[in-house]
Amino acid sequence: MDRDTGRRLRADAEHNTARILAAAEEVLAADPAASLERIGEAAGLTRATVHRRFASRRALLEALTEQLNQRYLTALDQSRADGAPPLVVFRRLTEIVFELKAGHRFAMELMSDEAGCHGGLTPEVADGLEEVFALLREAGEITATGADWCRQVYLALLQEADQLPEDAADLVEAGRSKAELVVRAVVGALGGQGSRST
Amino acid sequence: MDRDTGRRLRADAEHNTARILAAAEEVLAADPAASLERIGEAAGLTRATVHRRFASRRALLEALTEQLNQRYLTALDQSRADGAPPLVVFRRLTEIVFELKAGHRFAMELMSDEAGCHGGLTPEVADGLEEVFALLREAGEITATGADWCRQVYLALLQEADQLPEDAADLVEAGRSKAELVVRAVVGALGGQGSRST
DNA sequence: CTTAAGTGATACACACCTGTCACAGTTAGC
DNA sequence: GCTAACTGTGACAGGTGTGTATCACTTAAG
Repeated sequence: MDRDTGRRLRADAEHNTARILAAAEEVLAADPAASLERIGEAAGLTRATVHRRFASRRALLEALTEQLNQRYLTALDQSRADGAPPLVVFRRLTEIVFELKAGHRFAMELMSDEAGCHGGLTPEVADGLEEVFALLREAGEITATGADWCRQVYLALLQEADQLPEDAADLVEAGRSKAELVVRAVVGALGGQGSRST
Repeated sequence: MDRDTGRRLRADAEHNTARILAAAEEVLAADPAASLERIGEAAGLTRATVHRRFASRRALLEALTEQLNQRYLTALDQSRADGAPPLVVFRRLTEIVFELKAGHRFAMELMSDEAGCHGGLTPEVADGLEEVFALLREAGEITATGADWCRQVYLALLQEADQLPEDAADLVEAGRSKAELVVRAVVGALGGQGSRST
């Protein structure tokens, strides 16, 4: 994750790398083409320092996606900890993802041309998501079979809900959280596959 | 739409502006930060010519969004021509949008900070979309009330379906078109608002 | 306290994109 | 065919982001 992988970092330095990653997360979410200058500024540091921690812009993005993938992995583990019903697992997962406010896609799409076209997600994360969808499928909550379609729909609706203002009609009306809104929308989107015949 | 608004253009020149817009549509869909050089190259023209037709990059993007909004408007008119059932109207609209393969969002999001935060869409287009959703709502097909949420979900799923490979499981399995997939997914996503209680 | 590590400030080279211009060659339109 | 319009080529200036390096200063860690 850091430029000098061999030696150990001083405490403040390691703290700053975290600040840079956090700042990059926030700034790049608003503007994916933001300069390292602006990222450093948001982190309260200089551009030079950003370059000391991350050799190149590319390296920073890689570290960022790695961090996000790690968060997704732990979120998957936490939500599947006990043998809860699939829909509960799915709701938990969504809540956790919203809590870590990852600005979800931004960086992933930046690196999407990198790895195996899973939308920037590590294969492990993609597989973990697919397992959750498989649970929902077995429980009869959804009927869509394509792993790619399920994943993309989920990520897309996560992003849209995230950008939704807090006072949106669909939220205040029923007093629901964004996570619940996303859960219902995703289940609905992936669930009505064979019901009607229009 | 063109640099010199006062005089009429020669036939080939006008033809080239269309090529530039088409090329921009395609190239910017793949890379929103693509240079005018690459856009011109994709159009079989030089960067200088691009600048002759469009005074600045900004002007090109504005013309592009204007063109897309115009297409959306005509698509809305066509789909609502006769008094067809709401679900049929919605399906028609989606099919038309897919046919003109607009690479839907790309440019809209680029200009989204411009106008009134409707995701790059003209107020007229946003209103037209909302009318379609109102029809679906009255017919009991959907229950979501937020215009923003409905629109964003629709646009997001349009984009995801567009990027879906032709041989995706959810498509070949039932022999359905992408348009039908989107229609069902959107109706499902916006329709299950008050049914269950997790 | 002392040392090594980290940072800020500054400067530099490099590359890319934008916008404009001038000039020569080509093409549409009458 | 003639003329005006259009394009290609090449060049230029200005701006911005990247990556590197140096020096003085501050701070964590032993």
